[in-house]
Amino acid sequence: MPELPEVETIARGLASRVAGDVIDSVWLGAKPEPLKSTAADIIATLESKRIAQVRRIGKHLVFDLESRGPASLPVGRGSAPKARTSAPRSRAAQWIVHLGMTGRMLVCQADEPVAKHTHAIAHLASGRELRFVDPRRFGRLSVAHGFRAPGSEPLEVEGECFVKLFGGRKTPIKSALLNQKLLSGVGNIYADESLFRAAVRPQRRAASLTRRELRRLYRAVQEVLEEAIALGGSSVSDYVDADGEEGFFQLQHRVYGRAGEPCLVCKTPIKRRVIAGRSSHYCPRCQH
DNA sequence: ACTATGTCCTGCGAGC
DNA sequence: TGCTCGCAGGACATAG
Repeated sequence: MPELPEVETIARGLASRVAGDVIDSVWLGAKPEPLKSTAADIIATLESKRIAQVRRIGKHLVFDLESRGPASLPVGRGSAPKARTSAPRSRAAQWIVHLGMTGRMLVCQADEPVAKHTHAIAHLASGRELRFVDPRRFGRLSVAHGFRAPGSEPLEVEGECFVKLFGGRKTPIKSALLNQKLLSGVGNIYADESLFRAAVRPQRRAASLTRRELRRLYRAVQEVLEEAIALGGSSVSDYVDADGEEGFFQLQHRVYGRAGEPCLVCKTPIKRRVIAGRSSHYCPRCQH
């Protein structure tokens, strides 16, 4: 379901609501569990940890965890850890959540009924619960230290770096935009919207884009993502953020989901065709 | 190494 | 009303 702007919105909502709270215990649903780490690893890593912060990396939600209370500070005598003197302090544990297509992370009161397809519940010291709900089971839970997205952050990457990422690739530019190892965070909606703003057809081979076109695409991606974040993401079907609020960027979509409707610029009907197994929308007149 | 394709799931709306 | 079909915002494994 969510791409970068939706995950950013959800992360901010979660941060404002559960940062500072403590995970008392964790329940994981029956198999097949949507886990990348082992269940034991997740439970051991989460339990009794304070949620220091919630943020977004790529399309992932990241809960930065910290051990609770001063009791966990190392005591500087006795058998001090030897060796590894140059090694940095072990990085703090993190809970990593990928929402897949239909995943949600809800903040609920403990007495609220548990929704169908709830696969994990973190019981919080405040009496509330973080519930992971995901009908299609494409979402994944894991734990990590120093998590990094496989590709560059679209809103942070330098223009020249962006150009290098896509230059020379034979795959359609649409596929390249969706490749998380290149850019992390762009999904189907924002790929289509960015390509429209850059006036580039999605089926074009990435290598065929001129430097000028790549720079235009770079700007378009950043503008589209920034605007979408400002509007709380796109609510298509039933997406809502952590507070149950819908986003409004779907009202700004110029091509996504508008097959057959007139282009907002030139009135030519928007085309839909499948590229890399994903529906793609573009204006055959405005995009070259 | 890069690229194209199939597959994992459930739910929804369209059409009959 | 109820059935089938196609489609869905993602990411991987696999094969070429």
